[in-house]
Amino acid sequence: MKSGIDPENISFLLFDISRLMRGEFEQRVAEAGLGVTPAEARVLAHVARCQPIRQHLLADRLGIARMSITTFIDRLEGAGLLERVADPEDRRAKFVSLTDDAFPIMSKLEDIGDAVRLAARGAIPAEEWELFRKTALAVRGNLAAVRQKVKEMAQ
Amino acid sequence: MKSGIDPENISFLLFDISRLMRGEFEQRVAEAGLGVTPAEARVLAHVARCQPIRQHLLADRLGIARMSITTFIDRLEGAGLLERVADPEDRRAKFVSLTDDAFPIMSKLEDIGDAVRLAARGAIPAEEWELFRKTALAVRGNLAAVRQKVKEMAQ
DNA sequence: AACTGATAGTAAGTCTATCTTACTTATAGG
DNA sequence: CCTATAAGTAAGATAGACTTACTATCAGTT
Repeated sequence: MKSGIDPENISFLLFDISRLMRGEFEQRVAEAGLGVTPAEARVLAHVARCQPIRQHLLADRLGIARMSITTFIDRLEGAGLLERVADPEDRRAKFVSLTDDAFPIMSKLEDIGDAVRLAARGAIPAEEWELFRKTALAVRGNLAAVRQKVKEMAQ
Repeated sequence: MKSGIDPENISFLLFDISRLMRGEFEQRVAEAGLGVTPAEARVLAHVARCQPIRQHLLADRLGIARMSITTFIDRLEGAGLLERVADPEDRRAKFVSLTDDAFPIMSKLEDIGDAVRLAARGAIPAEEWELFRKTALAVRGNLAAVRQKVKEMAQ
């Protein structure tokens, strides 16, 4: 009986939560007729914060590979929510920013995101919820640091 | 400026953590030469708990669709870690259980999982960590309940 | 016994979110 | 001016799901 990986350990739990949240979000987005996935919304949210921003900096911020950001931007540009503008000072580089069409959609996405988080929170008291978020932030920091270390070793 | 989806909100945070944990796990598993993904490990962990178990009950337990469990079991059976046994009392049904070969691999997977969780935890104190897990459990319960409600409505 | 409806599992095909490897073009520093 | 590095992309792969439609079987009702 000692081969017991705990099927309710924190890794699986967080994996489940992420999947369930994503499912909820996607379903509501589909019902509302907006064609944006959670990961795309995440990209939009970061662009909204830092625009205009170069693609590779955006990728770093999101913690994904450059090629992955290219794909996201392709889709979002195709949907008319983002635009690429050449950087006049470096002809290799491009700036990414939101189009005017993005704003109303983002506002609806925000509402949906709020609703999903409300459902996730349920009856959890404010204090515990805030601590949950704070711990999650620390955990992400820990994992990002580990990955960074491995990357540096590789060089 | 009011189109601000918070790019550090709890949804995105949990999404990031899940992705980073998965990446860490996969890399270590690859280095160790075991060919098992985190989601497959999750299936194995549940089978270890409830074996022998019918496929659709396993799917319910994992919170995934029946077709998805079929695919996982196909792969794990192909790798020699699981086996399907016909249920003599219901010729439609099959029981799933671990093979003997699965146990040594699961023990290595357990070690890797522990190491990843240790990295994720970093210097977070035991009390806070335990509360984090407890809250995560409640959150998953909330989200599962919402989904269950929607499913019942659909009938 | 025969009909009808539900259930267990699967085949086929689709989708998102990633990755890696290899390439093009451009810049920047000796 | 050469070389190393950087920004972005093309191509292809992978995991982890989903849906819809099908087959085989079971169980309850005429």
